[in-house]
Amino acid sequence: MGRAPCCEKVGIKRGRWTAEEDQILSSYIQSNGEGSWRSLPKNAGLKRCGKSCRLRWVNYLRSDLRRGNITPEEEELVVKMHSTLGNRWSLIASHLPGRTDNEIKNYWNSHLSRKLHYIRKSHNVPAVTMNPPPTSQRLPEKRRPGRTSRSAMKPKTHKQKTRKTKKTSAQPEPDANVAINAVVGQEALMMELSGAEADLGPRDDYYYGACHERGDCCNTNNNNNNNLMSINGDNGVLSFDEHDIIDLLLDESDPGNVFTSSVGDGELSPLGDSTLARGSSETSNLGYLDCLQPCRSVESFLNYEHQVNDALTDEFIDWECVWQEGNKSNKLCDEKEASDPVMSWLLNGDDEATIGQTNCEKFGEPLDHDEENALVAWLLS
DNA sequence: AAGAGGTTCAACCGCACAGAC
DNA sequence: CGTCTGTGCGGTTGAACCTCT
Repeated sequence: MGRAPCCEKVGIKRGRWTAEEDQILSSYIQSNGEGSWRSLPKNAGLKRCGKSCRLRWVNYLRSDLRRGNITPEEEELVVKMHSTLGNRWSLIASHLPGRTDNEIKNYWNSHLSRKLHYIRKSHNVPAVTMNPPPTSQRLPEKRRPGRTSRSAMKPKTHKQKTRKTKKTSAQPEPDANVAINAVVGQEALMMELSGAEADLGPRDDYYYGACHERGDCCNTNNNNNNNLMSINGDNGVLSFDEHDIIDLLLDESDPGNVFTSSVGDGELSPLGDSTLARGSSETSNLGYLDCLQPCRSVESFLNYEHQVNDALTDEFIDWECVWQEGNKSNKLCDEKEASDPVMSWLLNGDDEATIGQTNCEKFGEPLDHDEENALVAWLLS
């Protein structure tokens, strides 16, 4: 049998809280403190579930909550942290004073994913479908010890919730709950922002390389090495290799060169020269992605919907801002030069000779609490 | 003005972990 | 050790609100 419900279902009021209930709850917590949520409703004289009381307090009644719109700075921080941490809303929110995980989560789902959807739609680009590698090769969710993130939980195969079909366009991305996929999704976004996809012509196995050194890429599995992502077959499905994404994160090239392109025989050359025309006909050479250019600022991404009418000639997000914080040394693949302690940890490998492999493997390992805190501190630095 | 459709966000749900027993 | 309880997390829902026609 399943576990007992957190509270009696009968006689429990649900739905919106009234001002009177808020007052009762606030008064009770102020005089008795937080905690003991299960017994709180009874003691306080509320006909509410303990969890509901806790949620109301945490998300609404707490005195230290910050009201008002998310500021651009907060937005940028959310994007930055989400690109690294994934849907770790509570962790993200904990570094935004006065903001709750619910608030951040809602903001992400309503604002930022909508922008992503809008961009894709405006380019008439097929939905990006993640094609994750086998589980054994998948980058695990960064996690702290203890509580397991929902995204790391087993798939819900036992009871698929019947969902009311909503007409909203703000549906979350298919795999948005995996940290690396958040990065991948943003990669796709960036591609779309760049207009690259629209210029690819018939989709037939384009490869966007990410690694700079031939043959030493982390992945040794599906597809060829050095493939960051590919568009397969007739369905226009993009598939990604997380290890190459990590390589991208660790790219030691010029920070401006976010993307590299495969120039025959697996040879890679940096892209991102802003002198390259984006979306021009010359960019449609089959198999080569020559039209990507670096983006300049997170703000420009966040303001994309205000710019979309400008024929896509504006500059977009500078993903260095998102993931190259630690790349300031421009030598992240070189452990010797990764003086930043967090980056040293990220790149930690006992055998420096195999760092190219080791760093990617370390990326996949779970974080302990200290490591995670260090990562967050580094992100915020 | 009114209805339809879209968006926001408070609240709920189920699940998993920690700790007590 | 296993079980139970308390708690926190992330995903999801749906009423309220907003915008468009």
